[in-house]
Amino acid sequence: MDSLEIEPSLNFCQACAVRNRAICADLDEDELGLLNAIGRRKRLQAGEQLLWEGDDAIIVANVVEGVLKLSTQTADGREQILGIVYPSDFLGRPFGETTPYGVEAITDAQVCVFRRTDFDRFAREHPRLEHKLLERTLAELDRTRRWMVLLGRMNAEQKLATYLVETAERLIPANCKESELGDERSLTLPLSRQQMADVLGLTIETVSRHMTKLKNDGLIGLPGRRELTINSLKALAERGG
Amino acid sequence: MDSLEIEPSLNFCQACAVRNRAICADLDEDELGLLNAIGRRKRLQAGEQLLWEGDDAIIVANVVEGVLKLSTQTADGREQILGIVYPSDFLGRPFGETTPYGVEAITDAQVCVFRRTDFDRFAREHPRLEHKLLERTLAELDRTRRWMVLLGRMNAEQKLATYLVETAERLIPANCKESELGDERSLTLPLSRQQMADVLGLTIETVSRHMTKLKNDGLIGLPGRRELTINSLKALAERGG
DNA sequence: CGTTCGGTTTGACCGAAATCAATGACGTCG
DNA sequence: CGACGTCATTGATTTCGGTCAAACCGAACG
Repeated sequence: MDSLEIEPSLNFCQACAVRNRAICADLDEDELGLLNAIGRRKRLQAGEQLLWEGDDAIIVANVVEGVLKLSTQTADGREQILGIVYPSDFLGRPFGETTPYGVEAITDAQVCVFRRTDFDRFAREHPRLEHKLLERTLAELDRTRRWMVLLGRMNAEQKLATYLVETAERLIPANCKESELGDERSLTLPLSRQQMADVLGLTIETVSRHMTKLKNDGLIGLPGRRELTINSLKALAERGG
Repeated sequence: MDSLEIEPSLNFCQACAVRNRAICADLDEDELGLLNAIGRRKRLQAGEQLLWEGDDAIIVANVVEGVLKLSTQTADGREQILGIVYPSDFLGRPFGETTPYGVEAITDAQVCVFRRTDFDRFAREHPRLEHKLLERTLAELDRTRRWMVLLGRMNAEQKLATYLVETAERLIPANCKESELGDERSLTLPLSRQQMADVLGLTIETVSRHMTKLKNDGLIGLPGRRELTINSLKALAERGG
Protein backbone atom coordinates (compact mmCIF):
# COMPACT_ATOMS: atom_id res chain seq x y z
CA MET A 1 0.00 0.00 0.00
CA ASP A 2 2.18 2.79 -1.26
CA SER A 3 -0.34 5.57 -1.01
CA LEU A 4 -2.72 5.77 1.86
CA GLU A 5 -4.47 8.62 0.12
CA ILE A 6 -5.46 6.89 -3.07
CA GLU A 7 -5.78 3.24 -2.17
CA PRO A 8 -8.45 3.63 0.46
CA SER A 9 -10.53 5.76 -1.84
CA LEU A 10 -10.40 3.13 -4.53
CA ASN A 11 -11.92 0.55 -2.26
CA PHE A 12 -14.29 3.06 -0.95
CA CYS A 13 -17.16 2.64 -3.37
CA GLN A 14 -16.90 -1.11 -3.19
CA ALA A 15 -17.37 -1.01 0.54
CA CYS A 16 -20.11 1.58 0.25
CA ALA A 17 -23.33 0.82 2.10
CA VAL A 18 -25.40 1.78 -0.91
CA ARG A 19 -23.10 0.30 -3.57
CA ASN A 20 -25.81 -1.90 -5.00
CA ARG A 21 -28.76 0.40 -4.63
CA ALA A 22 -27.56 3.84 -5.68
CA ILE A 23 -27.04 5.09 -9.23
CA CYS A 24 -23.53 3.62 -9.21
CA ALA A 25 -24.95 0.09 -9.04
CA ASP A 26 -24.43 -0.73 -12.71
CA LEU A 27 -20.89 0.57 -13.02
CA ASP A 28 -17.97 -1.79 -13.43
CA GLU A 29 -14.81 -1.52 -11.37
CA ASP A 30 -12.98 0.80 -13.75
CA GLU A 31 -15.88 3.18 -13.94
CA LEU A 32 -16.30 3.05 -10.21
CA GLY A 33 -12.68 4.01 -9.81
CA LEU A 34 -13.19 7.04 -12.04
CA LEU A 35 -16.33 8.08 -10.25
CA ASN A 36 -14.63 7.60 -6.96
CA ALA A 37 -11.88 9.96 -8.05
CA ILE A 38 -14.29 12.85 -8.44
CA GLY A 39 -16.41 12.22 -5.35
CA ARG A 40 -15.79 12.48 -1.67
CA ARG A 41 -17.54 11.49 1.49
CA LYS A 42 -18.99 14.12 3.72
CA ARG A 43 -20.48 13.69 7.16
CA LEU A 44 -23.31 15.91 8.21
CA GLN A 45 -24.69 16.49 11.66
CA ALA A 46 -28.40 16.60 12.23
CA GLY A 47 -29.55 20.08 11.34
CA GLU A 48 -26.59 20.84 9.11
CA GLN A 49 -27.35 22.39 5.74
CA LEU A 50 -25.78 20.91 2.63
CA LEU A 51 -27.34 23.06 -0.09
CA TRP A 52 -29.11 26.37 -0.09
CA GLU A 53 -32.09 27.04 -2.31
CA GLY A 54 -31.23 29.35 -5.19
CA ASP A 55 -27.48 28.95 -4.91
CA ASP A 56 -25.49 28.01 -7.96
CA ALA A 57 -25.80 24.28 -8.38
CA ILE A 58 -22.21 23.45 -7.53
CA ILE A 59 -22.69 20.02 -6.04
CA VAL A 60 -24.79 16.91 -6.31
CA ALA A 61 -24.70 13.95 -3.95
CA ASN A 62 -25.71 10.45 -3.12
CA VAL A 63 -27.14 9.72 0.31
CA VAL A 64 -25.12 6.99 2.03
CA GLU A 65 -26.61 7.13 5.48
CA GLY A 66 -29.22 9.11 7.35
CA VAL A 67 -32.26 11.15 6.37
CA LEU A 68 -32.30 14.58 4.74
CA LYS A 69 -35.02 16.96 3.70
CA LEU A 70 -35.44 18.97 0.53
CA SER A 71 -37.34 22.15 1.19
CA THR A 72 -38.24 25.59 0.00
CA GLN A 73 -39.43 28.77 1.66
CA THR A 74 -42.70 30.45 0.78
CA ALA A 75 -42.82 34.21 0.29
CA ASP A 76 -44.26 34.65 3.78
CA GLY A 77 -41.48 32.67 5.39
CA ARG A 78 -43.16 29.34 5.97
CA GLU A 79 -41.52 26.18 4.78
CA GLN A 80 -42.73 23.49 2.45
CA ILE A 81 -40.78 20.28 2.48
CA LEU A 82 -40.51 18.97 -1.08
CA GLY A 83 -39.14 15.58 -0.26
CA ILE A 84 -37.41 13.39 2.26
CA VAL A 85 -34.40 11.46 1.01
CA TYR A 86 -33.06 8.21 2.39
CA PRO A 87 -29.89 6.17 1.80
CA SER A 88 -29.18 5.45 -1.88
CA ASP A 89 -31.28 8.43 -3.00
CA PHE A 90 -29.68 11.05 -5.19
CA LEU A 91 -29.94 14.76 -4.56
CA GLY A 92 -29.05 18.02 -6.23
CA ARG A 93 -29.68 19.28 -9.73
CA PRO A 94 -27.44 17.85 -12.43
CA PHE A 95 -27.38 19.77 -15.72
CA GLY A 96 -28.90 22.76 -14.01
CA GLU A 97 -27.74 26.23 -13.13
CA THR A 98 -29.25 26.68 -9.71
CA THR A 99 -30.25 24.43 -6.86
CA PRO A 100 -34.04 24.41 -6.76
CA TYR A 101 -34.35 23.50 -3.07
CA GLY A 102 -32.46 23.62 0.19
CA VAL A 103 -31.07 20.38 1.59
CA GLU A 104 -30.68 19.85 5.32
CA ALA A 105 -29.72 16.77 7.30
CA ILE A 106 -32.53 15.65 9.58
CA THR A 107 -30.50 12.99 11.29
CA ASP A 108 -26.73 12.65 11.32
CA ALA A 109 -25.91 11.65 7.79
CA GLN A 110 -23.24 10.69 5.33
CA VAL A 111 -23.32 11.71 1.71
CA CYS A 112 -21.07 11.15 -1.26
CA VAL A 113 -20.68 14.54 -2.94
CA PHE A 114 -19.51 15.50 -6.43
CA ARG A 115 -18.80 18.84 -8.02
CA ARG A 116 -21.73 19.19 -10.37
CA THR A 117 -19.63 19.94 -13.41
CA ASP A 118 -17.49 16.84 -12.76
CA PHE A 119 -20.56 14.74 -12.29
CA ASP A 120 -22.25 16.09 -15.40
CA ARG A 121 -19.23 15.30 -17.51
CA PHE A 122 -18.92 11.83 -16.03
CA ALA A 123 -22.60 11.13 -16.59
CA ARG A 124 -22.48 12.19 -20.23
CA GLU A 125 -19.53 9.91 -20.79
CA HIS A 126 -21.13 6.94 -19.04
CA PRO A 127 -24.59 6.18 -20.37
CA ARG A 128 -25.14 3.42 -17.86
CA LEU A 129 -24.87 5.91 -15.04
CA GLU A 130 -27.04 8.35 -16.87
CA HIS A 131 -29.60 5.63 -17.40
CA LYS A 132 -29.67 4.83 -13.70
CA LEU A 133 -30.10 8.47 -12.94
CA LEU A 134 -32.96 8.66 -15.40
CA GLU A 135 -34.74 5.69 -13.84
CA ARG A 136 -34.32 7.19 -10.43
CA THR A 137 -35.57 10.58 -11.57
CA LEU A 138 -38.62 9.02 -13.20
CA ALA A 139 -39.39 7.12 -10.02
CA GLU A 140 -38.95 10.27 -7.98
CA LEU A 141 -41.30 12.12 -10.30
CA ASP A 142 -43.92 9.41 -9.79
CA ARG A 143 -43.54 9.64 -6.05
CA THR A 144 -43.72 13.42 -6.12
CA ARG A 145 -46.87 13.33 -8.20
CA ARG A 146 -48.50 10.95 -5.76
CA TRP A 147 -47.61 13.41 -3.04
CA MET A 148 -49.52 16.09 -4.96
CA VAL A 149 -52.69 14.09 -4.40
CA LEU A 150 -51.99 14.06 -0.70
CA LEU A 151 -51.44 17.82 -0.63
CA GLY A 152 -54.29 18.70 -2.96
CA ARG A 153 -57.05 16.35 -2.00
CA MET A 154 -56.61 14.84 1.44
CA ASN A 155 -57.77 16.17 4.79
CA ALA A 156 -55.46 16.34 7.77
CA GLU A 157 -56.26 12.88 9.10
CA GLN A 158 -55.75 11.24 5.73
CA LYS A 159 -52.48 13.07 5.21
CA LEU A 160 -51.19 11.96 8.56
CA ALA A 161 -52.28 8.35 8.19
CA THR A 162 -50.72 8.20 4.74
CA TYR A 163 -47.49 9.72 5.97
CA LEU A 164 -47.22 7.30 8.88
CA VAL A 165 -47.83 4.29 6.67
CA GLU A 166 -45.27 5.43 4.14
CA THR A 167 -42.72 6.17 6.82
CA ALA A 168 -43.24 2.74 8.34
CA GLU A 169 -42.76 1.13 4.98
CA ARG A 170 -39.58 3.03 4.20
CA LEU A 171 -38.11 2.58 7.65
CA ILE A 172 -39.07 -0.86 8.88
CA PRO A 173 -37.30 -3.02 6.26
CA ALA A 174 -34.06 -1.27 7.13
CA ASN A 175 -34.36 -1.50 10.89
CA CYS A 176 -35.73 -4.96 11.25
CA LYS A 177 -35.39 -7.62 8.62
CA GLU A 178 -37.83 -10.26 9.69
CA SER A 179 -41.42 -9.44 8.98
CA GLU A 180 -43.18 -8.43 12.15
CA LEU A 181 -45.95 -10.48 13.53
CA GLY A 182 -49.04 -9.63 11.57
CA ASP A 183 -49.79 -6.02 11.04
CA GLU A 184 -48.03 -4.30 13.91
CA ARG A 185 -45.03 -2.03 13.57
CA SER A 186 -43.03 0.10 15.88
CA LEU A 187 -40.50 2.71 14.90
CA THR A 188 -38.79 5.97 15.72
CA LEU A 189 -40.14 8.87 13.74
CA PRO A 190 -37.39 10.66 11.81
CA LEU A 191 -39.28 13.95 11.76
CA SER A 192 -40.35 16.33 14.50
CA ARG A 193 -43.99 17.41 14.63
CA GLN A 194 -43.08 20.68 12.95
CA GLN A 195 -41.28 18.87 10.14
CA MET A 196 -44.20 16.53 9.68
CA ALA A 197 -46.41 19.62 9.38
CA ASP A 198 -44.07 21.05 6.75
CA VAL A 199 -44.17 17.83 4.75
CA LEU A 200 -47.92 17.56 4.88
CA GLY A 201 -48.82 21.19 4.33
CA LEU A 202 -50.32 21.55 7.82
CA THR A 203 -49.54 23.34 11.07
CA ILE A 204 -47.91 21.73 14.06
CA GLU A 205 -51.12 22.03 16.09
CA THR A 206 -53.15 20.18 13.50
CA VAL A 207 -50.56 17.42 13.31
CA SER A 208 -50.53 17.10 17.06
CA ARG A 209 -54.30 17.02 17.36
CA HIS A 210 -54.71 14.32 14.75
CA MET A 211 -51.89 12.23 16.17
CA THR A 212 -53.80 12.27 19.44
CA LYS A 213 -57.01 11.43 17.62
CA LEU A 214 -55.44 8.45 15.85
CA LYS A 215 -54.13 7.30 19.23
CA ASN A 216 -57.53 7.69 20.88
CA ASP A 217 -59.09 5.77 18.02
CA GLY A 218 -56.75 2.92 18.83
CA LEU A 219 -54.92 2.92 15.53
CA ILE A 220 -51.53 3.93 16.86
CA GLY A 221 -49.64 4.18 20.11
CA LEU A 222 -47.33 7.02 21.12
CA PRO A 223 -44.98 5.74 23.84
CA GLY A 224 -42.76 8.81 23.40
CA ARG A 225 -42.55 11.96 21.31
CA ARG A 226 -40.56 10.30 18.61
CA GLU A 227 -41.82 6.77 19.19
CA LEU A 228 -44.66 5.28 17.22
CA THR A 229 -46.40 1.94 17.27
CA ILE A 230 -48.86 1.07 14.58
CA ASN A 231 -51.50 -1.35 15.80
CA SER A 232 -52.74 -2.24 12.37
CA LEU A 233 -50.97 -1.03 9.28
CA LYS A 234 -53.97 -2.01 7.23
CA ALA A 235 -56.45 -0.08 9.34
CA LEU A 236 -54.18 2.94 9.32
CA ALA A 237 -53.78 2.76 5.56
CA GLU A 238 -57.57 2.78 5.23
CA ARG A 239 -57.72 6.08 7.07
CA GLY A 240 -55.42 7.46 4.41
CA GLY A 241 -58.18 7.25 1.81
CA MET B 1 -58.81 4.06 -40.42
CA ASP B 2 -55.44 3.11 -39.17
CA SER B 3 -53.88 4.04 -42.46
CA LEU B 4 -55.17 7.53 -42.02
CA GLU B 5 -53.44 7.81 -38.69
CA ILE B 6 -50.08 6.58 -39.82
CA GLU B 7 -48.65 9.18 -42.05
CA PRO B 8 -45.80 8.59 -44.52
CA SER B 9 -42.64 8.30 -42.60
CA LEU B 10 -39.23 9.52 -43.47
CA ASN B 11 -39.73 13.24 -43.86
CA PHE B 12 -42.14 13.34 -41.05
CA CYS B 13 -39.94 14.12 -38.10
CA GLN B 14 -38.11 16.77 -40.06
CA ALA B 15 -41.31 18.60 -40.70
CA CYS B 16 -42.52 18.09 -37.16
CA ALA B 17 -43.75 21.16 -35.33
CA VAL B 18 -41.74 20.27 -32.26
CA ARG B 19 -38.66 18.94 -34.06
CA ASN B 20 -36.32 21.36 -32.33
CA ARG B 21 -37.92 21.44 -28.92
CA ALA B 22 -38.83 17.85 -28.09
CA ILE B 23 -36.50 15.11 -26.92
CA CYS B 24 -35.65 14.30 -30.53
CA ALA B 25 -33.95 17.67 -30.96
CA ASP B 26 -30.40 16.37 -30.67
CA LEU B 27 -30.76 13.40 -32.99
CA ASP B 28 -29.11 13.35 -36.40
CA GLU B 29 -30.94 12.38 -39.56
CA ASP B 30 -30.13 8.69 -39.35
CA GLU B 31 -31.30 8.43 -35.80
CA LEU B 32 -34.38 10.41 -36.63
CA GLY B 33 -35.18 7.94 -39.36
CA LEU B 34 -34.94 5.07 -36.93
CA LEU B 35 -37.05 6.79 -34.35
CA ASN B 36 -39.54 7.68 -36.99
CA ALA B 37 -39.84 4.02 -37.91
CA ILE B 38 -41.08 3.05 -34.48
CA GLY B 39 -43.39 5.99 -33.88
CA ARG B 40 -46.62 7.10 -35.40
CA ARG B 41 -48.79 10.15 -35.30
CA LYS B 42 -52.11 10.00 -33.56
CA ARG B 43 -54.80 12.62 -33.52
CA LEU B 44 -56.94 13.02 -30.45
CA GLN B 45 -60.18 14.85 -30.03
CA ALA B 46 -60.79 17.02 -27.02
CA GLY B 47 -61.91 14.72 -24.23
CA GLU B 48 -60.38 11.61 -25.72
CA GLN B 49 -58.38 9.43 -23.38
CA LEU B 50 -54.92 8.28 -24.45
CA LEU B 51 -53.79 6.38 -21.36
CA TRP B 52 -55.59 4.93 -18.37
CA GLU B 53 -54.11 5.06 -14.91
CA GLY B 54 -52.92 1.66 -13.74
CA ASP B 55 -52.86 0.07 -17.17
CA ASP B 56 -49.76 -1.66 -18.36
CA ALA B 57 -47.42 0.99 -19.65
CA ILE B 58 -47.63 0.06 -23.32
CA ILE B 59 -47.07 3.43 -24.89
CA VAL B 60 -45.22 6.68 -24.43
CA ALA B 61 -45.64 9.79 -26.52
CA ASN B 62 -44.49 13.24 -27.48
CA VAL B 63 -47.02 16.03 -27.63
CA VAL B 64 -46.99 17.68 -31.04
CA GLU B 65 -50.00 19.90 -30.76
CA GLY B 66 -52.69 20.68 -28.22
CA VAL B 67 -53.00 20.41 -24.46
CA LEU B 68 -53.43 17.24 -22.41
CA LYS B 69 -53.88 16.55 -18.73
CA LEU B 70 -52.27 13.93 -16.53
CA SER B 71 -54.55 12.97 -13.70
CA THR B 72 -55.43 10.47 -11.04
CA GLN B 73 -58.55 9.59 -9.11
CA THR B 74 -58.76 9.79 -5.34
CA ALA B 75 -60.39 6.99 -3.39
CA ASP B 76 -63.59 9.00 -3.03
CA GLY B 77 -63.82 9.59 -6.74
CA ARG B 78 -62.58 13.12 -7.02
CA GLU B 79 -59.84 13.96 -9.45
CA GLN B 80 -56.44 15.49 -8.92
CA ILE B 81 -54.70 16.74 -12.02
CA LEU B 82 -51.00 15.95 -11.77
CA GLY B 83 -49.85 18.00 -14.68
CA ILE B 84 -50.78 19.75 -17.89
CA VAL B 85 -48.66 18.98 -20.92
CA TYR B 86 -48.07 21.18 -23.92
CA PRO B 87 -46.44 20.71 -27.32
CA SER B 88 -42.93 19.23 -27.15
CA ASP B 89 -43.61 17.71 -23.72
CA PHE B 90 -43.11 14.02 -23.25
CA LEU B 91 -45.64 11.77 -21.55
CA GLY B 92 -45.95 8.21 -20.35
CA ARG B 93 -43.67 6.09 -18.22
CA PRO B 94 -40.58 4.73 -19.94
CA PHE B 95 -38.83 1.88 -18.16
CA GLY B 96 -41.90 1.29 -16.04
CA GLU B 97 -44.46 -1.44 -15.73
CA THR B 98 -47.61 0.55 -15.28
CA THR B 99 -48.85 3.96 -16.28
CA PRO B 100 -48.98 6.03 -13.12
CA TYR B 101 -51.62 8.48 -14.36
CA GLY B 102 -54.40 8.84 -16.85
CA VAL B 103 -53.86 11.03 -19.91
CA GLU B 104 -56.71 12.85 -21.59
CA ALA B 105 -56.72 15.40 -24.36
CA ILE B 106 -58.11 18.71 -23.17
CA THR B 107 -58.12 20.31 -26.59
CA ASP B 108 -57.89 18.54 -29.91
CA ALA B 109 -54.36 17.26 -30.00
CA GLN B 110 -51.72 15.46 -31.97
CA VAL B 111 -49.19 13.18 -30.37
CA CYS B 112 -46.36 11.06 -31.64
CA VAL B 113 -46.73 7.68 -29.95
CA PHE B 114 -44.28 4.82 -29.48
CA ARG B 115 -44.70 1.34 -28.12
CA ARG B 116 -42.97 1.61 -24.79
CA THR B 117 -40.73 -1.39 -25.33
CA ASP B 118 -39.60 -0.02 -28.70
CA PHE B 119 -38.95 3.35 -27.18
CA ASP B 120 -37.05 1.91 -24.23
CA ARG B 121 -34.79 -0.06 -26.52
CA PHE B 122 -34.19 2.92 -28.77
CA ALA B 123 -33.41 5.13 -25.79
CA ARG B 124 -30.89 2.71 -24.36
CA GLU B 125 -29.16 2.53 -27.70
CA HIS B 126 -29.07 6.29 -28.18
CA PRO B 127 -27.61 8.09 -25.21
CA ARG B 128 -28.27 11.48 -26.73
CA LEU B 129 -31.98 10.79 -26.67
CA GLU B 130 -31.77 9.41 -23.19
CA HIS B 131 -29.90 12.48 -22.09
CA LYS B 132 -32.59 14.74 -23.49
CA LEU B 133 -35.19 12.69 -21.72
CA LEU B 134 -33.25 12.99 -18.49
CA GLU B 135 -33.02 16.75 -18.77
CA ARG B 136 -36.70 16.97 -19.49
CA THR B 137 -37.56 14.71 -16.58
CA LEU B 138 -35.39 16.72 -14.21
CA ALA B 139 -37.08 19.92 -15.36
CA GLU B 140 -40.48 18.31 -14.94
CA LEU B 141 -39.55 17.22 -11.43
CA ASP B 142 -38.57 20.78 -10.57
CA ARG B 143 -41.84 22.08 -11.93
CA THR B 144 -43.81 19.44 -10.06
CA ARG B 145 -42.06 20.28 -6.81
CA ARG B 146 -42.86 23.94 -7.25
CA TRP B 147 -46.47 22.91 -7.71
CA MET B 148 -46.30 21.18 -4.33
CA VAL B 149 -45.73 24.55 -2.72
CA LEU B 150 -48.82 25.86 -4.45
CA LEU B 151 -50.90 22.92 -3.25
CA GLY B 152 -49.46 22.80 0.26
CA ARG B 153 -49.05 26.41 1.21
CA MET B 154 -51.09 28.79 -0.90
CA ASN B 155 -54.64 30.02 -0.35
CA ALA B 156 -57.22 29.95 -3.11
CA GLU B 157 -56.50 33.43 -4.43
CA GLN B 158 -52.76 32.81 -4.59
CA LYS B 159 -53.27 29.49 -6.33
CA LEU B 160 -55.51 31.04 -8.93
CA ALA B 161 -53.26 34.03 -9.57
CA THR B 162 -50.24 31.75 -9.89
CA TYR B 163 -52.05 29.45 -12.25
CA LEU B 164 -53.23 32.28 -14.48
CA VAL B 165 -49.75 33.77 -14.69
CA GLU B 166 -48.20 30.44 -15.53
CA THR B 167 -50.83 29.69 -18.14
CA ALA B 168 -50.29 33.05 -19.74
CA GLU B 169 -46.57 32.47 -19.87
CA ARG B 170 -46.89 29.03 -21.41
CA LEU B 171 -49.54 30.03 -23.90
CA ILE B 172 -48.75 33.52 -25.06
CA PRO B 173 -45.37 32.92 -26.72
CA ALA B 174 -46.97 30.28 -28.88
CA ASN B 175 -50.04 32.25 -29.89
CA CYS B 176 -48.50 35.60 -30.47
CA LYS B 177 -44.86 36.13 -31.20
CA GLU B 178 -44.36 39.83 -30.71
CA SER B 179 -44.29 40.93 -27.10
CA GLU B 180 -47.53 42.58 -26.18
CA LEU B 181 -47.70 46.17 -25.23
CA GLY B 182 -46.47 46.39 -21.68
CA ASP B 183 -47.96 44.05 -19.18
CA GLU B 184 -51.28 43.13 -20.71
CA ARG B 185 -52.18 39.72 -22.06
CA SER B 186 -55.26 38.15 -23.43
CA LEU B 187 -55.80 34.47 -24.05
CA THR B 188 -58.22 31.59 -24.21
CA LEU B 189 -58.11 29.42 -21.13
CA PRO B 190 -57.40 25.79 -22.02
CA LEU B 191 -59.14 24.49 -18.89
CA SER B 192 -62.72 24.61 -17.72
CA ARG B 193 -63.45 25.88 -14.23
CA GLN B 194 -63.76 22.33 -12.98
CA GLN B 195 -60.41 21.40 -14.48
CA MET B 196 -58.81 24.46 -12.96
CA ALA B 197 -60.22 23.34 -9.63
CA ASP B 198 -58.73 19.88 -10.15
CA VAL B 199 -55.33 21.34 -10.94
CA LEU B 200 -55.35 23.66 -7.95
CA GLY B 201 -56.84 21.33 -5.37
CA LEU B 202 -59.97 23.44 -4.99
CA THR B 203 -63.67 23.18 -5.78
CA ILE B 204 -65.33 24.75 -8.78
CA GLU B 205 -67.23 27.18 -6.58
CA THR B 206 -64.08 28.48 -4.97
CA VAL B 207 -62.42 28.92 -8.35
CA SER B 208 -65.44 30.79 -9.66
CA ARG B 209 -65.68 33.05 -6.64
CA HIS B 210 -62.04 34.04 -6.76
CA MET B 211 -62.09 34.59 -10.51
CA THR B 212 -64.90 37.04 -9.90
CA LYS B 213 -62.94 38.62 -7.07
CA LEU B 214 -59.83 39.08 -9.22
CA LYS B 215 -62.05 40.65 -11.86
CA ASN B 216 -63.69 42.99 -9.36
CA ASP B 217 -60.26 43.94 -8.08
CA GLY B 218 -59.39 45.05 -11.60
CA LEU B 219 -56.59 42.56 -12.14
CA ILE B 220 -58.22 40.58 -14.90
CA GLY B 221 -61.10 40.77 -17.33
CA LEU B 222 -63.44 37.93 -18.25
CA PRO B 223 -65.03 38.71 -21.62
CA GLY B 224 -66.28 35.12 -21.91
CA ARG B 225 -66.19 31.85 -19.99
CA ARG B 226 -62.98 30.78 -21.61
CA GLU B 227 -61.61 34.22 -22.35
CA LEU B 228 -59.17 35.97 -20.09
CA THR B 229 -57.44 39.31 -20.21
CA ILE B 230 -54.73 40.10 -17.74
CA ASN B 231 -54.50 43.80 -17.05
CA SER B 232 -51.14 43.60 -15.36
CA LEU B 233 -49.16 40.42 -15.34
CA LYS B 234 -46.92 41.87 -12.69
CA ALA B 235 -49.76 42.80 -10.35
CA LEU B 236 -51.34 39.41 -10.84
CA ALA B 237 -48.07 37.65 -10.12
CA GLU B 238 -47.84 39.60 -6.86
CA ARG B 239 -51.15 38.12 -5.77
CA GLY B 240 -49.58 34.73 -6.20
CA GLY B 241 -47.35 35.26 -3.17
C1' DC C 1 -33.28 18.79 43.10
C1' DG C 2 -35.27 22.59 41.01
C1' DT C 3 -34.87 25.58 36.82
C1' DT C 4 -35.00 26.35 32.24
C1' DC C 5 -35.93 25.66 27.57
C1' DG C 6 -37.53 23.63 23.31
C1' DG C 7 -40.79 20.90 21.55
C1' DT C 8 -45.51 19.39 22.16
C1' DT C 9 -50.20 19.20 23.57
C1' DT C 10 -54.59 21.21 24.48
C1' DG C 11 -58.17 24.76 24.41
C1' DA C 12 -60.96 28.70 22.58
C1' DC C 13 -61.97 31.09 18.74
C1' DC C 14 -62.04 32.53 13.92
C1' DG C 15 -61.97 32.43 9.03
C1' DA C 16 -61.35 30.32 4.48
C1' DA C 17 -62.95 26.97 1.71
C1' DA C 18 -66.20 23.05 1.26
C1' DT C 19 -70.82 21.81 0.89
C1' DC C 20 -75.55 22.24 -0.26
C1' DA C 21 -78.76 24.57 -3.08
C1' DA C 22 -80.63 27.69 -6.40
C1' DT C 23 -80.16 30.49 -10.27
C1' DG C 24 -78.10 32.10 -14.49
C1' DA C 25 -75.70 31.98 -19.12
C1' DC C 26 -74.64 29.70 -23.21
C1' DG C 27 -74.57 26.38 -26.99
C1' DT C 28 -77.02 22.92 -29.49
C1' DC C 29 -80.44 20.35 -31.54
C1' DG C 30 -85.05 19.19 -32.52
C1' DC D 1 -87.52 29.63 -31.94
C1' DG D 2 -87.79 27.29 -27.62
C1' DA D 3 -86.33 23.44 -24.70
C1' DC D 4 -82.75 21.10 -22.91
C1' DG D 5 -78.20 20.07 -20.98
C1' DT D 6 -73.90 21.68 -19.54
C1' DC D 7 -71.15 24.74 -17.31
C1' DA D 8 -70.68 28.74 -14.35
C1' DT D 9 -72.06 31.95 -10.86
C1' DT D 10 -74.00 33.34 -6.56
C1' DG D 11 -75.87 32.65 -1.94
C1' DA D 12 -76.46 30.35 2.71
C1' DT D 13 -74.47 27.41 5.87
C1' DT D 14 -71.15 24.22 7.84
C1' DT D 15 -66.81 22.44 8.82
C1' DC D 16 -62.10 21.85 9.01
C1' DG D 17 -57.88 23.62 9.87
C1' DG D 18 -55.43 27.92 11.17
C1' DT D 19 -54.36 31.28 14.75
C1' DC D 20 -53.53 32.82 19.26
C1' DA D 21 -52.67 31.58 23.85
C1' DA D 22 -51.80 28.74 27.73
C1' DA D 23 -50.29 24.60 29.89
C1' DC D 24 -47.44 20.58 29.73
C1' DC D 25 -43.47 17.44 29.52
C1' DG D 26 -38.94 15.64 29.32
C1' DA D 27 -34.11 16.45 28.78
C1' DA D 28 -30.06 19.13 30.00
C1' DC D 29 -27.90 21.88 33.27
C1' DG D 30 -26.42 24.39 37.24
